[in-house]
Amino acid sequence: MSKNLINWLENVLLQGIIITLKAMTSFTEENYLKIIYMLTELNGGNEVSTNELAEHTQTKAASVSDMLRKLAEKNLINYRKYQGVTLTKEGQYIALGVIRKHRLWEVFLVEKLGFGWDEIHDIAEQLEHIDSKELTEKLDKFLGNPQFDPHGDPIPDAKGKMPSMTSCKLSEVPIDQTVVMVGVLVHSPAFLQHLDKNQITLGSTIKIQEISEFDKSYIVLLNNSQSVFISNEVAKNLLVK
Amino acid sequence: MSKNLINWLENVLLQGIIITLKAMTSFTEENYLKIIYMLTELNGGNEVSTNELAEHTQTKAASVSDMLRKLAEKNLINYRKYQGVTLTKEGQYIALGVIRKHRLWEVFLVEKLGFGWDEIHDIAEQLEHIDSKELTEKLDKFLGNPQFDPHGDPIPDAKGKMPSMTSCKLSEVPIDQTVVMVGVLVHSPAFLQHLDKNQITLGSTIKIQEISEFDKSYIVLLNNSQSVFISNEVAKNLLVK
DNA sequence: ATTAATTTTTAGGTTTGTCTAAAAATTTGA
DNA sequence: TCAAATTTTTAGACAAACCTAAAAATTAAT
Repeated sequence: MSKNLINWLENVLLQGIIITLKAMTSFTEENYLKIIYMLTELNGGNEVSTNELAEHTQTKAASVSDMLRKLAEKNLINYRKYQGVTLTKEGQYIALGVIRKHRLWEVFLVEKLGFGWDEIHDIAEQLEHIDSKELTEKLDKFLGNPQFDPHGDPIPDAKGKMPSMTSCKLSEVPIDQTVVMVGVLVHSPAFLQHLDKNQITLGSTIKIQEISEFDKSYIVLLNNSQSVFISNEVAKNLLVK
Repeated sequence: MSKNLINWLENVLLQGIIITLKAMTSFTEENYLKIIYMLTELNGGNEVSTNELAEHTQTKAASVSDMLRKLAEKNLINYRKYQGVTLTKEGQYIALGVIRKHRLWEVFLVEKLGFGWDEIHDIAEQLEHIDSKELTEKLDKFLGNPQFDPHGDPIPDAKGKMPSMTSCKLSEVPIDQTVVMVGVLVHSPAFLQHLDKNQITLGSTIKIQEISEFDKSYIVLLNNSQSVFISNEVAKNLLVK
């Protein structure tokens, strides 16, 4: 009971902080927070370095340093000079809000407007910064409260909670086992178009028939009907269950 | 025939210019162009003054002057110091593109997401700057190529052509005549909510029953069923056909 | 037709987010 | 372990879009 109370209080306070912060968080800052979140995930929770951020923000390390100082002042990141950064609770909340919007818009673009999954990233990068809580929630409802986006990535709920997803790389699955394709680890148009060409989409069943000893490439049975060749590079970037 | 050729050439060239300009036209510049377009319309094609623009951009006259110099350099406006501005052909094209997106998104927000017509302006102000031709055209198709937005304002087509709309103010309609509500001249939430409260919406039929000599207020028959009172202020801002 | 009032522009500054070049800290490796 | 290589930060500048204060042009009024 008292744990519930504390939880509630924490939520209320966080909301208050977030409402204040939101108004003070620019397009650019939102982007940094989003990228820090994603790189931290990739790193397994470890600090993200300045250079890593420079790469992903398409800027120079010096610019990143400036921004990190600023985000730290606003208490959105934990920052010790030369030691990389992680998000604070507030920073994470904002980042998850941006990711939520990005992924919801991606669902809209594919499901409602008929875009291909390889065409939506740049548009969603813009839409993710539209600032209207009501819009986000109505969009979510309109789309049927989807849990995953067109690439299989989980969509956080309005409170920032991610739906759980137990999956592993196809490259980690033993031979002869049948699995379902549930996501991708790389979002480049080239990779996605490659999958399209091989008719591999979310929901496809994949049974591993053969793994080459030479180059670790695969021959798999797709949807119980056709055999296709899959390079190790592809197998490492397919998420299955 | 040769006129067609010239027309085609003009279109191709304009397209070329626009594609180049688009990339160089910022969020803020787009806003100025949109506002100049709308104020010019209101003025019946006359020049828009610096002060007028300052009001509508929520900035100071000095800032407007700066921006006008810049837009003139880019050949987006016709600008003679102290004499106000109008849009060039290229400026108009960009402005109409922004207005097109604004109005299409408004249709989306009302028709698909269930927003009220009094809640959509601020959101559409953000969405109108999303930069993707494919998105705009797919959205247009998804919405069924609407000609008018939820306030009855005409939506320009992809080439910038406005659907024609013959309408007049309710305050100009003679007594006893029956007309159809097709638009509003003011978009403030207060006005729109006032109409909601009186169940006046796009498509309502209105028959003028009585005009008060004292204050020029109206009693009208709404949808052939109920009599409602309408102030002159409201009548002056309702468009009917 | 001048002066007064108003509008518009210019001049000089600020903030945000970027840059290059150079200095400082950390990491690597002989 | 300590010098070299790498990473990160600081210093100083710049462009965009805004500001205030003051100067210039236009418009209005006696």
